Amino acid sequence: MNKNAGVSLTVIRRLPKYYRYLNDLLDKGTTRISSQELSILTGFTASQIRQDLNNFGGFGQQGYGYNVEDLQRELGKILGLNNKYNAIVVGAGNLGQAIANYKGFEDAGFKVLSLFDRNPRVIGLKIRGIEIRDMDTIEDFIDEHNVEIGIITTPKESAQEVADIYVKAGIKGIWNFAPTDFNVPDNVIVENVRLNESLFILSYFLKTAEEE
Amino acid sequence: MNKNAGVSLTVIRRLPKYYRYLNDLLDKGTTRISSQELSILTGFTASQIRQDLNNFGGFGQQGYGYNVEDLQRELGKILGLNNKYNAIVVGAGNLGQAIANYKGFEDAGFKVLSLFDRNPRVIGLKIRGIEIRDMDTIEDFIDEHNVEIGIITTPKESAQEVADIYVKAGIKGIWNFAPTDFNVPDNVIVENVRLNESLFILSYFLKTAEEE
DNA sequence: AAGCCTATGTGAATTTATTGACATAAAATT
DNA sequence: AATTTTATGTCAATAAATTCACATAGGCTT
Repeated sequence: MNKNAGVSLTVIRRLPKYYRYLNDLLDKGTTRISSQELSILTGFTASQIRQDLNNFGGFGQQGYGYNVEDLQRELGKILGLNNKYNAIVVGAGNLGQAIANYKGFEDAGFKVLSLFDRNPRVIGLKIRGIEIRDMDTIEDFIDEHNVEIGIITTPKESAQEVADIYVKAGIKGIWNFAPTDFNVPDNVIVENVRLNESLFILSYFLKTAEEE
Repeated sequence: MNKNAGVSLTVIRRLPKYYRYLNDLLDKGTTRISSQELSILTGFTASQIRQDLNNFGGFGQQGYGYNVEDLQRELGKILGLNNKYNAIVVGAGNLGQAIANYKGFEDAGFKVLSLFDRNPRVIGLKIRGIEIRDMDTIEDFIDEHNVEIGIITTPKESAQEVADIYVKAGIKGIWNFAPTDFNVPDNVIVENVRLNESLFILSYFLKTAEEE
């Protein structure tokens, strides 16, 4: 049973921002925070923050607010950041190499074990200790190392093929940077990073600002 | 005057996906498409698609649907993809170098002219013809090369400082990869890419799937 | 050329999300 | 210890987004 079922995606997508600011507050040594103060930091309304948090339980106390440490820990649990997962990257180009090196993985409990590519010129290279391996060996690697997360940083043409390999090997979640959609069974989770779409939005607002 | 004013952000954020699929259709040589067919491709409802497009004008024809070429061109115009902008990157680490090389810039009309960093070990290096320069020279560079877009791929600690430099130099739009928020005047557009938040969402759904 | 069929554009209905308002629990003050 | 202040949790109201439903424009067929 999933106790968080029924919480809307709209709410879920705000949680990381709360978590980020709570970490900042922890670093500063702040011990308590009100929805009002969180509102100023995050830009969400105080009412919205109280409603959002209340989806997961009453973490606050009337007349006091929220304990920063408790709330940060609870949000971490809700986001599953205490769980540890092994990950691999397919597509060892610039982006793949940068992502493999990305510091943020630690915070989310992911560990990148290896990169994979078809290009013989990069196979065998090591990126800060992470080896680039031949795609031919990926299935065995996933089995042997209990890999649960697959990252895709290939061109869009290869994304479906890579996703198929991941699914067949029993991967549970895919972090996709390829600018395309692909089909996977319902039980496989896909989170997309749409760099091109983000750029288009920036372009839209630049154009709109010029017209004003 | 902005003729698109009043169109909600929710709608705007769907436009790039329409544009992506229209490009795919163009490549395949498809000449016409109905909201029904676009619905199957994009996952948005047909009604939603018609409503969204109608915010910008009646691009379709009753009994026929939408002309793929026309609609793609119109969406490109709406997104401002015909406008050309010069861009620079501050933060020449792995991510900065990968982003500087990112192919998607061409489609959005952006051109990366240079990277900037404070680390003497990377200053002077060239990434596929794009030079990494010293931060001390950034202001002059922006002036001389008519740079309008600033990209931030620094650690979060430097983001506000870089944003301040950008604003002072008259940059119009910032594409930010640093996992933090910073203050800029209202007339400067900021589009964030939240890699860490995207990972957290993936983590959340993995956890939730396990609980089911 | 007439009639049929398709699929848009749009207004209304519904659902979802956000904001407002306040009773009350608990801390802080006197 | 009593009183005041604070700020949550929650219910109600409003606003926004999505879906439904259909009249009708204009292709397409015969």
